[in-house]
Amino acid sequence: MKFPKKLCEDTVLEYIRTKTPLSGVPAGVELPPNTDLGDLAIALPLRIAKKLQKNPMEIAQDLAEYLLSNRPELEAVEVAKPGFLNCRFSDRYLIKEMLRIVDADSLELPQIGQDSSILIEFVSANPTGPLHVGHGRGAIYGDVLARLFQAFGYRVEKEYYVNDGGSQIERLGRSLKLRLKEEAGATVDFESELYKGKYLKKLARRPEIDVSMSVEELAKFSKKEILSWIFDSLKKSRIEFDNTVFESEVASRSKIERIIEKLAAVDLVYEKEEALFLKTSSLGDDKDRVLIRGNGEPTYFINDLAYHLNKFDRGYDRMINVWGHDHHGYQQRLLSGMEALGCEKSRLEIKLYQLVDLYRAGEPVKMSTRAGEFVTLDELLEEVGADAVRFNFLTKNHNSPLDFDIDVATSRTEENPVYYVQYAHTRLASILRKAGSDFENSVVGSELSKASHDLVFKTLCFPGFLEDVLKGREPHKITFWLRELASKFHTFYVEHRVINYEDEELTTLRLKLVELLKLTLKTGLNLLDVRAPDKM
RNA sequence: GCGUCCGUAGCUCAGUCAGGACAGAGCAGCGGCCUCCUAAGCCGCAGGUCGGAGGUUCAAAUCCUCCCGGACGCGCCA
Repeated sequence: MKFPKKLCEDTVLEYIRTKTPLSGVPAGVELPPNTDLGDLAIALPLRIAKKLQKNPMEIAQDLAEYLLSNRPELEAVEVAKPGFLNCRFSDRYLIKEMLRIVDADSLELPQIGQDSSILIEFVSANPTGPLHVGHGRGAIYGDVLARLFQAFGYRVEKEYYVNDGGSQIERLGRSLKLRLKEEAGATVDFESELYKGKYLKKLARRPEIDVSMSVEELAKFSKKEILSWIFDSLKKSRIEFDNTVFESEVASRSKIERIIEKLAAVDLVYEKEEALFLKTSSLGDDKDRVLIRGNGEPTYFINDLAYHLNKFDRGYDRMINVWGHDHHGYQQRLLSGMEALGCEKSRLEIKLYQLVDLYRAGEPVKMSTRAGEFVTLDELLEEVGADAVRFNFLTKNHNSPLDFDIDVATSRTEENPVYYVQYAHTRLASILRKAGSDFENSVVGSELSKASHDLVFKTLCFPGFLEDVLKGREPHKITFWLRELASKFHTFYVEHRVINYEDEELTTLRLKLVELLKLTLKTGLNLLDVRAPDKM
């Protein structure tokens, strides 16, 4: 099935191809500023008038006639100054599509990803402390992105990369040891590099460990415990992973050596001041980067190269990394490194999300894992609930910093936009419950009111809209779209009574619309993994 | 200093990638609406030099240049 906008675009492109000498011109089909003008607007004549040396109004007139005779789904195409076209679809077409979708009980998203596999790596927070709200934002973004790809037929794997190498784990062990000493009555002094969070105090009281254990043993213990906290928090956010990959396994000594050999073979490494460098500056990075430190220890960077080489070797068509914006300076380094290893770097895509600035009663809360002063994702989930957290983290573009005032989020839960959309779904369910199976008239030749026409048209555009959302990796647009549809429905609900035993044909038609709207809201909420309740 | 992102209504933000018809929501404010499918809702009013200045264009919030403000990054940390 083709969506309304796609139908129009195809015909406009056909017109360009057959009736003009131009090529490579986008169709310019868009939504009009308001629905009184029509269902779709076309600005093409204004864009090509100069190239064709013609009056835009003349082109518009010609294109309008072409559209009307080649697109039977269109009922009217009007020309407007200074050269716009406004298209209106016929009620017959909209009703036919509506009935088809309602009968199938599915929006039938095109399975454009059927032959592609995709790996989405996200969260990947270090196992040195519980997840905070900032992690939550990346988690929801990655998860919904994965769900979107799945809905379009892609084979998707969700992956968590555990940075359990390097000095941070050793510091974690030392931090826990200090807390144990403290428990035993000693006065302790924390270096600035150590983790001072209260979660380690909690851990220090666990019976399995005691102060005599080595830093290494304590590190292993706390890493395992904290990781299970993290996966618990994610589960409460309705997020589960297909793969968990450990840095300690994927970046073993032998694998590191193999990477160095590979890079040396293409003459991209050199030694300087006892350290081994990669010539990333010749591949687009600002400067060369250290692979092996002067003390012989591998850097995080070379371990990451090993991990990503492992990813590439697994043969996915596309790999997406979701990172916090504080890593943006690291992007080029990784991409240059992968290029040095001969990987096709266009298969790897890095999406950054801006961090969350937390406020409490208008006052900024400084978050730092080491200082241990932060609000955990668990606390937020506890106070606000998974539906509201998931929905709200997607009400802003991932490129924009998110200001999150805890007091606002917790004290005004009724005003949360997620309830607005859920309530629309509830009202729809309530109407269907009430109507039962009393109305079974034929509606094929019916006419739609303006409000119904607009509602059907908008929902028919949803699959195409989702495809755009997927291509742009911008799942936050779904929450805006759902809010818009809910708003249009709430208005419709107040102005039109659906169930009316005096006019069964009209009632049947409106019930079909109700079914269509309910299915659409449910599909959208499912993509976000937010509940679509029948009762509230 | 260099780099990335952000700057749109009192507040939080869509819209910027693919330039088009009077710049849109939500919240907060003010005023209305429940004998009727859930008022967690609806309707109306008010609120804007789209950070600033130039430029390109028939047309700029959108593209280009410069400037101002904010966040983040620029380790042999991860």
